[in-house]
Amino acid sequence: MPASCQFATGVHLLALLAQSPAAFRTSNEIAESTMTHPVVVRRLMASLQEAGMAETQKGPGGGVRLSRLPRQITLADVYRAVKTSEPLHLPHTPPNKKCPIGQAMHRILEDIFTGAEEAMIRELARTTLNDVLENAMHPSSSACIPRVT
Amino acid sequence: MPASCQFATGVHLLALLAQSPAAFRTSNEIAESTMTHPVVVRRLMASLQEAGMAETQKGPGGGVRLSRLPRQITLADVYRAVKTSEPLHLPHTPPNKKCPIGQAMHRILEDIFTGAEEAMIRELARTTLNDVLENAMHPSSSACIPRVT
DNA sequence: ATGATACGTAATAATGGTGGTTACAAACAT
DNA sequence: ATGTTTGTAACCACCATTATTACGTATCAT
Repeated sequence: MPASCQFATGVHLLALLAQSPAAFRTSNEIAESTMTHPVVVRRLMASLQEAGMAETQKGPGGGVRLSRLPRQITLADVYRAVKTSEPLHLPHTPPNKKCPIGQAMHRILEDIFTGAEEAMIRELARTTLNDVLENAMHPSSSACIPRVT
Repeated sequence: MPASCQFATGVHLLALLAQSPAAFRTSNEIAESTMTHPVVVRRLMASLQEAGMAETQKGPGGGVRLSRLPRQITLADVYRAVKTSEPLHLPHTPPNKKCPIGQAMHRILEDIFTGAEEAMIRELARTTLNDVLENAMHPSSSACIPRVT
């Protein structure tokens, strides 16, 4: 895959944890459901933990569980916690030094990229993990995802 | 570079063309300013042309120029014209067939991705190519980019 | 007509990010 | 103590993207 799918995987992981909020699930169990590798799960969990969405317990009987209620976790939180790259990118090679347009372009595009990403985050903030879980459990109720307010 | 920088390059190209709206510029000239390859410029121009933003003229004295006024081209137009991949991605490997959450996840995430991208596009639609050019020429006037209405 | 210029595009190579995997250390329950 | 589970570094394989080459096509000047 081209860009990162960590956001998708992160939402998936959290939805699995939200099914049994009090219980610890091992990274092996979760990796089996998401068809990924336990280390990938643990890597993502490290980010989610740092953001205060999950907590881990080592040793037998341990694993991972949510540390907040599913309704208190928005997809914007997940996005920010696990994102590793920007949705829009500047070119690798810097512009020609002699071109005044090129010189200004970098700064202008960064502003635009920031605004665009913020708009995306605002949209993601409208959906909570609880909305996702409910939609997953009762898909027939509505074609659209429930949203906050 | 990880993901595509075509949007950034596309805006840059159009801004260069907007400097002299009536004149044809060659892909070599433009490639020199943007520090990329003439073929890359022509590839992008093909997309911009298809979207009705630019027109080309072969042969001596030919090249590329805008086919619309800079104020009639929004960054959302550019984004849609040159985009080759989505800002958010599903995982490569499908989820475990036995996991009901995984089965629903794909559909739910696609809805969420669509909404997020649409929000980003709405934000991009607020800036025109003319705004970008003015900001590039008079950077001191304001730190932020002028926006439509 | 002829030649020079410039776009159009297919094919290939080079680059670099991303996820998968292995390996091993650290922590914890029993 | 022992076995289980997370934490993390290191490395590998894969794949998307850009750069580059090559060649065809259209257009203009002469």
